[in-house]
Amino acid sequence: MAQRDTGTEQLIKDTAKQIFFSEGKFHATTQDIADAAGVNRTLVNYYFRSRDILFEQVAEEARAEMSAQLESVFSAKLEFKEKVHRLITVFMDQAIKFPYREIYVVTESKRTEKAVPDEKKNRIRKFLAEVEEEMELGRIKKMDPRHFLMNLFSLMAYPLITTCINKSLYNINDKEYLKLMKERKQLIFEMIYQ
Amino acid sequence: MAQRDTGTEQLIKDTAKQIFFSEGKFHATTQDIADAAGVNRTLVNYYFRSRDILFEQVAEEARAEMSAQLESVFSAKLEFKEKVHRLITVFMDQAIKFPYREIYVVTESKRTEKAVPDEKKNRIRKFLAEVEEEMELGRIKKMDPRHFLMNLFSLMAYPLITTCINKSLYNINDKEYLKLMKERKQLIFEMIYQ
DNA sequence: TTGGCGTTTAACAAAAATGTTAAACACAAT
DNA sequence: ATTGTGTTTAACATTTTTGTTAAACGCCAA
Repeated sequence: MAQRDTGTEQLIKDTAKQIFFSEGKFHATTQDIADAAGVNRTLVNYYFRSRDILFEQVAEEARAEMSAQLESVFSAKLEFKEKVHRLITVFMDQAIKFPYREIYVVTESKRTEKAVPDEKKNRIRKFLAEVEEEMELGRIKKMDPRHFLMNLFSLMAYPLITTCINKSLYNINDKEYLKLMKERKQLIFEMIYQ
Repeated sequence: MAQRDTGTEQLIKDTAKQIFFSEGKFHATTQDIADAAGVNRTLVNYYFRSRDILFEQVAEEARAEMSAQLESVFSAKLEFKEKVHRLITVFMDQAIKFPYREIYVVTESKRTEKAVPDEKKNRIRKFLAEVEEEMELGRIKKMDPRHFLMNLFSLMAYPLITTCINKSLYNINDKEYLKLMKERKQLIFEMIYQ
């Protein structure tokens, strides 16, 4: 079979991701996405049958990407401290690229009533145990380890969601904001690890 | 004139706020809002002329509410430490009620190209100066005061945006999650103020 | 009670977004 | 060159969402 694969299917998905995850335009229509991709809107239906299927597929791939990214860090054979360091690097780099990805997944999961699979729960549970161990060893401040995780992800994710407000509020341009966000990697690590 | 005022206009706005800010259903249509409010959809047009005007008005009021709330704390005649404490109380209580309010404002401001007014910028600048002073006095860790603010708001806001994920991830119900969020008030204060 | 006025409703119209179809296109293999 | 197959396009159809209008309703005051 001559699977020609002009890359259009991937282009549409990538464009949708760009619009949703990077630009945060959650109201985008299939026409908006097709225009941004420079293709005929009908191709959305040709490749994905329906708008909802495209959107859900985009959400599903986002879940998989985020999951793989965390898995790669959590399962690494590293000291806990080093794991946290790598987590911050990996997560922040992604968050800089796709600040709205998690929000998209949250709101999309809400619509489709998607629950977190046991596999991910177990992975987190394992990491929480590691956090607790580190607390026992007196290396990080004692607290409910769930708070520890929430703190960590909050510090990484939120400033990128609110980029446009902050840029306006502090009168800084994209380049300066990017610098600020890169600074945060070290700052968050110190804050968590003191 | 007999201004009858049946409260319907307010009801529609409150319902829209509930749906957008509390439930995070950003895709809601005017029909969805009318249904939730238990009124005829035409009333949306009667009172607000168009969907866009309602949505923008809701966003504008959200901006005003958030602004007033911060203003009340920032302008209070209090020690810096006490200000931070009150800020956390006030902001967290609001964030528990309306976790998605800021996100709504961010995405809506993006569509309407709304910039932060000078008044708010100045207010923040003043508070940043107070932060710096407190750092000089050695009461909080020295850092770019903008990071200090971003840290503070991140820790307060993000866990509430991701409520549905966290509840599923940690297998906890609404009541337990609320308890966890209330715990955060103290925890964040300690984290910021060490 | 009745006329006026703000409110509500239903029926209709218009616009926007999505989905379908058949034909045109383009490339590779025969 | 021709055939087959995957891709793209345009025209059309359908559905969804939004906006408009006129009539009905209900309360209050004259």
